[in-house]
Amino acid sequence: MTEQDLSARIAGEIRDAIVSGALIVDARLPSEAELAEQFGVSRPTVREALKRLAAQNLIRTRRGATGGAFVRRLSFEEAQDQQVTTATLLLSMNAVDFDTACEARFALERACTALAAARRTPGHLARMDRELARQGDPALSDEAFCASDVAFHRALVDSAANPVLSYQLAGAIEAIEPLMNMIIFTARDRARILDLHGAIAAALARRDAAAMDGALSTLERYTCELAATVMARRGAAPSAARGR
Amino acid sequence: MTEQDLSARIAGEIRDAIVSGALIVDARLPSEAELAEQFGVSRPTVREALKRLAAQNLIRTRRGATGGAFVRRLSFEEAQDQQVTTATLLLSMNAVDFDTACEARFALERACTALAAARRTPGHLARMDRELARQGDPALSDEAFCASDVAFHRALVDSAANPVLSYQLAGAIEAIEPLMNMIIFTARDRARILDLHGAIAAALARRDAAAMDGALSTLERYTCELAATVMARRGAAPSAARGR
DNA sequence: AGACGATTAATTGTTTGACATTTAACTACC
DNA sequence: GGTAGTTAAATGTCAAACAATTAATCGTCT
Repeated sequence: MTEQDLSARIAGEIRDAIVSGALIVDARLPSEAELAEQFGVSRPTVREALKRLAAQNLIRTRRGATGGAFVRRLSFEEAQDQQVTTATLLLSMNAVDFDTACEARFALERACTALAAARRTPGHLARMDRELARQGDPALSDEAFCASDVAFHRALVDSAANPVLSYQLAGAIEAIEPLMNMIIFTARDRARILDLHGAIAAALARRDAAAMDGALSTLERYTCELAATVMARRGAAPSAARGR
Repeated sequence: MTEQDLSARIAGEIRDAIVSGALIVDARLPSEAELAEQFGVSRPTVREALKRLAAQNLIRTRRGATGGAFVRRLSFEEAQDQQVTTATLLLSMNAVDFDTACEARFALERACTALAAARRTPGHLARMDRELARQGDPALSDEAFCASDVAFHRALVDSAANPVLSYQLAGAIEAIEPLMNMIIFTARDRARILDLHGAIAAALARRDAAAMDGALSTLERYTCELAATVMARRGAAPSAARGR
């Protein structure tokens, strides 16, 4: 671990300063020239370090007279985006078993049902109803159906009214959904899924967390069955196996 | 969004190629000189782009004759580390309400109980017992007690035997734990926590998911009470409020 | 013929120096 | 006093070179 290049070491030092609180949000870092002198390296090397930090959304840079690199407030939205791409790559690169991914996704989603039942607002129910209506439209393309599926489940999670939960679940739902849809694209029975979604929404409307859990579990089982069917039809190729 | 610098655009193009699968794991990217020519930019600019990707663990570079930049397999462990630092920053920079963070953490942990009860092995129970023994030692420092607390809960999550769940929960547990400990450090009653941990472990041993849920909920309530007490003692300062 | 050592080529790591671009503040003029 | 031009500071980009590392190649010696 000690053999990382200069830009990585410098980026690490600055990152530690941010994480430890020595550099607070909106604090301005020294200019590139000053950093270069402080660390005893050239400006391109400092720039590589700053780009590393920028890639992690830890700093932003502004040009001009009062420009420079500033510690950035990491927003929930950005963190979610990071989470989604990371989780997506993690699944696609590690040949994660479909059942494993599916199991995790629904287990996490069920973690929201109690809070969702207690706190859902008419707005959340409306969001879900809107997606239900879209999903019932036979003219909807497969891609759009998938997108609506994601939107439906995210509305469910958001109805728990806990931004930390929403952030965490974003990775679980968005990252696994494409994998799921790639696999069961052709075989899926929209009517069946729509039924279950309807049951979930109805249970949420009457604040019945147990019924939501049940419907989600049924949906999980159905999804896994579908995947198994598709997999069997494709031969013995094991799920998303790829690489190495 | 269109006004990003060259290195960001180039990094984005390469990242898309990786995410879309055009560049698979272990594939070698063109050399820096070739990339510079392809994109019509200078080598330093290409290098900045590559450092951005390296910061996200998307590529690794090797020097020497057969060197170059290679698409890297994102491991669960690295992804977890990323998750933990991101989640930690997210909470500290956004003044997340303690109750909100705590609620999310325990909700997610309860999502693991059913699977954990079904699949826990003697190895998991032993890990948890080891931590229980440490937590019972009055000579243990506060920092070590916190670390043991994290280890205990991670063992619980791992007993669900689902790597995707473990990955997701790592962020929730590790990121929130420091925040929690900073706040309730002085006030915490170790005997009470040890009791609850013991109840959780015992319930897991007899595969009683409902009892685990109950004990976790009790622990959640106790934690929130503690935080409220500490907060009240400190005056009306609202939780981890900081920044902006 | 085979093993071993030196050479070579390819590639990333780092430096220096320069120029372009952007932005805010300052200054001078009207 | 306001406005336009100037200036200074900072990041963005480029060019050319050298250092360091690594594997393959070539040559020599046994």
